[in-house]
Amino acid sequence: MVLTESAVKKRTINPQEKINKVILASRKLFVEKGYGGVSIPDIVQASGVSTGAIYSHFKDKETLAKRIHAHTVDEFNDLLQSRLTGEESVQEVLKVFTYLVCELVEENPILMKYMLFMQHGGAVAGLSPICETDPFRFLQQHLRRGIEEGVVRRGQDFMVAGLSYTGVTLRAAELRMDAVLDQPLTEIRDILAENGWNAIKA
Amino acid sequence: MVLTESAVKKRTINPQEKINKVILASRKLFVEKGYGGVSIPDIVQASGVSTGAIYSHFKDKETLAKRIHAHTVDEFNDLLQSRLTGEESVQEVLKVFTYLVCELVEENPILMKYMLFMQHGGAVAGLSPICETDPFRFLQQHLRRGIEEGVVRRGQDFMVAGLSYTGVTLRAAELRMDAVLDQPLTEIRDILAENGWNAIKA
DNA sequence: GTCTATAGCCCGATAGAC
DNA sequence: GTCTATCGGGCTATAGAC
Repeated sequence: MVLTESAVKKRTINPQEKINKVILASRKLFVEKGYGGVSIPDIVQASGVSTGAIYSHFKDKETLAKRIHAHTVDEFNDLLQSRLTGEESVQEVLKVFTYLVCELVEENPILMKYMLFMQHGGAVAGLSPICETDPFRFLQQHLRRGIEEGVVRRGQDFMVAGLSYTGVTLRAAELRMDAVLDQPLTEIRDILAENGWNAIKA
Repeated sequence: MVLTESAVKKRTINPQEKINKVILASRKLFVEKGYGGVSIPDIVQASGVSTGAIYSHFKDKETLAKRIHAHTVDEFNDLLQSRLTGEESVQEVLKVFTYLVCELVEENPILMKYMLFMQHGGAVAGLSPICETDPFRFLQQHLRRGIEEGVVRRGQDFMVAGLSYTGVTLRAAELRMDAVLDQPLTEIRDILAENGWNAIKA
């Protein structure tokens, strides 16, 4: 294949673009086939980036997996924070979370599948559990506030309250992505938010 | 190594015992390292059964995975059914489910991890999602009855009611098995059952 | 930085003795 | 049925030209 000079230049001056391509292509493959089921040649083919280029940016396959993990958690957290002003009630914050998850399931299922399923493949050691990352810690702090304010039922740890609320939304996401639910989650997001809130409200 | 005649005999006349050893050892490894991260030599070492014997009972690695899947779903379903008389109210059936999950998380975490996490590795195609297996269909039928009887809130599909209840319990199980919760689930099973029921009750 | 080519290793599955 | 030994293949990671 013959490349124009500018095309060559473009590829040369923008390594970040390649890194992103590799991360996105690998994430898709990891979600579809599992970490151990994806080879470097698979990633080369799916991303259009050569073996050599991949190894020049990522020490090894495991390092690549860790970068994907960090990238994905950041992406989810940025989306969540961008929808919040900081003025919401506890119930409103939780509803924003549910709405976000419902929309992502339909619009960016790879991202959501990664968030829900990848950690548990057990293939890569040392990944922090999703539920210990910023977005989930953030929700937990709001639940703690809710218990203090008395709007969330007392007698339960704020961790338990958090998992009870998010369990409803996240289980719906799981079932939708396993194609067990044929209704888009965007159509039942209010029911999910209501059920979750009923689970924990005072 | 020298084997006594009886030891040789024992191994020869009981192939089923070897099959079970392979299934249990493989399930543990699959849960810990992911399907693609486990090699046949790994299974040979963990089970004490030789390569040849494994291939004489299982066509290939994928067939082994499917047998593990069926074995595990049956095991869970048997445990659930053995705790039910058929006379329970909808709420009582759900509570039995929650109690069973909470106990299994503490007593047989490999079984529970498999139920919750393995399907989503994506490594083996053609496994029926756990939520479409007998024990979960069984719960759904009870929820349908609950809606008809008016004890479960109307305006929601029975699938949504089912996922809302089980979401609370199963998310607790996930977090406990990821070592995010340090309290045994057996100590909070009543809170989980209560939260789940509050999520869906009329 | 990026490419191709390949070294070196380990895997899944089989063959053949017992 | 069960064993050990091994084949062919595909893997991760590197080497060396550009």
